[in-house]
Amino acid sequence: MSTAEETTGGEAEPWEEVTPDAARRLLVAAVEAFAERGYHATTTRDIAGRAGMSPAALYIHYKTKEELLHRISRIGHDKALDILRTAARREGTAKARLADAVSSFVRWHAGRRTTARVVQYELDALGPEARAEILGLRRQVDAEVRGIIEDGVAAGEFDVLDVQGTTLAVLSLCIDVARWFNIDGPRTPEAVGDLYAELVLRMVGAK
Amino acid sequence: MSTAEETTGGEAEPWEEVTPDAARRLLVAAVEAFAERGYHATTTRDIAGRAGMSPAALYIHYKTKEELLHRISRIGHDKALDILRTAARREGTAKARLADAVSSFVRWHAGRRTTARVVQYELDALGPEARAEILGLRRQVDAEVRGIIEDGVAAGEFDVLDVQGTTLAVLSLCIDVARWFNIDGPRTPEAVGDLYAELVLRMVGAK
DNA sequence: GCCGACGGTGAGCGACCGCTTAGCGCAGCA
DNA sequence: TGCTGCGCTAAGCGGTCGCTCACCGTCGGC
Repeated sequence: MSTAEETTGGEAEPWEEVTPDAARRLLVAAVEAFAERGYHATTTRDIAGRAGMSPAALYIHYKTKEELLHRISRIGHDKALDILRTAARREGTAKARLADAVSSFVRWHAGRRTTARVVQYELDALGPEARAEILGLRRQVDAEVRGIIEDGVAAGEFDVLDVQGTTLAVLSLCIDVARWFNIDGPRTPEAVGDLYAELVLRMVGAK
Repeated sequence: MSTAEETTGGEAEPWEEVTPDAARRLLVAAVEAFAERGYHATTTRDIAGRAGMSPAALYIHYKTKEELLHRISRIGHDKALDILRTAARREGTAKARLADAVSSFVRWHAGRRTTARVVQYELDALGPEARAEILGLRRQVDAEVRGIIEDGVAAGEFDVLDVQGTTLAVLSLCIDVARWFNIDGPRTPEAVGDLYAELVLRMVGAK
């Protein structure tokens, strides 16, 4: 899967779009805290403390604790969708595009595990309207992967029984990396990305 | 994958081992609440209310809220391990045993989604000694699946690049069903079990 | 050199948390 | 009938939560 190395999976230092600096520090602190303990187990005092501020400082930049989660989730989903779109819209066979999409998506979930954890597992903590917005982004994520698989089936490259079910399984496999991946463990994000690309190509019966 | 229908995936009404009746009602209420909102977002008042009791009644049967989670997690892991062991120790080819293990394991995660959610996603809410106990059970779960895959490789039935990595991916795929499966959606637990068994056989290159 | 704007702090409000305790109603038994 | 044990409740304790508010230091513009 060496072609997959060309899309980075999001290694560039993120959150640069969050300004001013104090707001970004609070957001990064919130990502770490939410990923470690979960949204509901994290206190606003903990977030502010990690950012080197008093508890009240949080409310100068964010209206509520939930707005922090919403902003994190929105930016994270945008990034994940961007990674998939970049891979899906490249030139090449469906096989190459699917391998590229899976390996870069997995590299992001492993390499930026703290962010991915919050993005993928704390959706239920959002209110109804914020959750609805995020679910719209998730449908777009699903559509990108399904599109590549449909292309492969139409081109005779893939042999798939159930396109939607397989799409769901492929995404599920990639997303769950954020749950089990351990940055101190024996596997690098790149190695997991390559292995998963190979496994997914087998799942779709790539020729 | 019709042979997989023979192991049930845990359809029998569970929690029958929890007595007396009031303790079981509290535990079932806790499973529902933890699955819906997460452990930290669930209050002891909510659990007791769902069981039709006053908040204080909980502490007659359980020392703490965490003991409830521990008991749920322990019983759930025992059940999941039992399902895998039953499939792994049947007669037959590695291919048949792996298909059986995956389909019954997935049926349990889909059909008993509320329990599976708590079991698989609330591990971090346990204290150190309880978590260590549960992690021991998880290593046994991993060993059962890895055992079947190793048998298949040794018998020349499977073509696997990375046995441990593939084991991790197979388990990850099955476990994540508890996150996305919707009991009101278009798929039955049986259908997902059959699809996933087929996908996993492809992942291991079953002949 | 004074001034308003703004990012930040210390103290604390009301609510709600996990959990405890004193006591109540009732079934079983002499 | 009186006593005892037990499952359960009403009330509430100490603590922490998300969040607010009055105030402060700094810094560019005049």
